Amino acid sequence: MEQKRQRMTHQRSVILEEVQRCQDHPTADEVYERVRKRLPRISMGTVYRNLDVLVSSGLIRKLGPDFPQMRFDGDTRDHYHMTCIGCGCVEDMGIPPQDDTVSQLETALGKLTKHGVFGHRLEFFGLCPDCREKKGYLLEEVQEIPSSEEEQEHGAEGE
Amino acid sequence: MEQKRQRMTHQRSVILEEVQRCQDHPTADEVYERVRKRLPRISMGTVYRNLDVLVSSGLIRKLGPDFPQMRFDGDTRDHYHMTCIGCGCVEDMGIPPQDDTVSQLETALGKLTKHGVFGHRLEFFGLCPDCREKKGYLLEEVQEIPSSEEEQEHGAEGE
DNA sequence: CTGTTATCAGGAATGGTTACTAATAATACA
DNA sequence: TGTATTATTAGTAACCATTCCTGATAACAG
Repeated sequence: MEQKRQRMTHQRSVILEEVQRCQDHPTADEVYERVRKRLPRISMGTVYRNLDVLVSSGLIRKLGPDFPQMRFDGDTRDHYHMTCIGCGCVEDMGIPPQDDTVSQLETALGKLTKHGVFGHRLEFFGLCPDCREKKGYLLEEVQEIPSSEEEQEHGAEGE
Repeated sequence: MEQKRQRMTHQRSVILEEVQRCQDHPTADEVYERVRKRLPRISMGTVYRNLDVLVSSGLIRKLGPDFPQMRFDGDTRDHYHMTCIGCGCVEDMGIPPQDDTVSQLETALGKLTKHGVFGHRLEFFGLCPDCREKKGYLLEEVQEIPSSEEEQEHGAEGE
């Protein structure tokens, strides 16, 4: 099994640049839109393929899908994210990672169970400044977070 | 506001029973398979709809998709999960939640940033006993997973 | 019982992501 | 430099989890 040598194509480098450039955490779709301004003929498949390649070479990161779409991050340094349950955007939290607390927990888990634990993911949920302002938002409903939009006929009127 | 009165249909209660019964964390698909043994004519749409209903009434929980499919949990008590990067299964970690550490962090984030933070999700990644045994597994491949915090040392070639 | 209507089965539609293919272009090296 | 090799591309079709739509069914209130 020899690994195939990667080529740095124009498309690939443009995709990388665009992901690294943006402050937000774009979906593949958004990357496509940005890249398309520079390479109008690029195809969605190319974007997906290259995002994967870039992720596995460690040049960008992949953020798990809390809202249905996958998101990517050009900043590969460890940092916390918060997903806004209002609009689904993902923002960086401006405080350095205090991995020690969770890492201790991780280690504890590794010892206490028969599983091999060697990684974790910690994400926060809340409201971005925008959503927070726009509406007081029903803080009641918030508890449901786990990863889906409860925008149903649940209860949007006055209580 | 008034919510529409829910009916406890046969299908719904069977679905609930099956989710509560199983120790693992079934995907909608798996729930469908189980339920189908008792209700051969049930449809996938019904399963999805009812899982959603049960989630929003708090009778079961929804686990975010780390592997592409959504998973559900009949045990609504707080507890940790580990997703196996080998086979994608999700298992409970047998240690009680020590939320205080992370909650402190959550509070800190709420104060330090202009975001409203009121929830978090902490998941672990590793290998289930099965996968651990079957193969030493190529620990290299670990980096392919969503985005863990540890294990990110190695750089270039993926595959 | 009976009427209202939430829920159902079945199937079609959606939307994000992957897979396939012939054509193209990035590298190795002659 | 030119040429061969082959990773990568654009375009498009397929995929698959999930959601939506419809007329029919059945839960529950009265």
